[in-house]
Amino acid sequence: MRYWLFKTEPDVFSIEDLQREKISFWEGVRNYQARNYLRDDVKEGDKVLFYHSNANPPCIVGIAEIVESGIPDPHQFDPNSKYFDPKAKVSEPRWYGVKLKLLQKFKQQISLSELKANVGLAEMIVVQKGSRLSIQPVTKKEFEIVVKLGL
DNA sequence: GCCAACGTTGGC
DNA sequence: GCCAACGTTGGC
Repeated sequence: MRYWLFKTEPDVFSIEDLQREKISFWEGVRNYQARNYLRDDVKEGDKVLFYHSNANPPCIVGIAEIVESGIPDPHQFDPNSKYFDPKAKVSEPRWYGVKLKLLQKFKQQISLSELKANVGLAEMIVVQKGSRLSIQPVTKKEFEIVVKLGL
């Protein structure tokens, strides 16, 4: 089982949306590195730190679990979608997503500045300068530190 | 709203 | 294959 951090803008899709929908499809990833993780490495049962970017403050707000993995993102084939990709073929999908469910919303949301201040999280990708990757691997140790802070 | 840090595109 | 131009992300 692996651990991840997923970034989302709460204005677009928040942890409250996930809570309401029960099971949500993580759509619209259009970055190849993140795509590769979603297509090849994110698996059912993996745990996810749910991160609100472009929030004030940016923070980790809870944990989720993958319930289905490696699903071609249907929006790439929909000309009316903002995620439409004219070069994507049904026989050869370019973009992938996963389905996930909420495990727990944190009692304490953990801001980016708190993550940066934690010695045990110095290697975490999200605290690195200029890290824009929206799907990030997280180590077991990092995951456990964050969960301990959040619950 | 600014802007640094990337990622992508396309001319050559 | 190089690289300038452009677009996007996302913290501040």
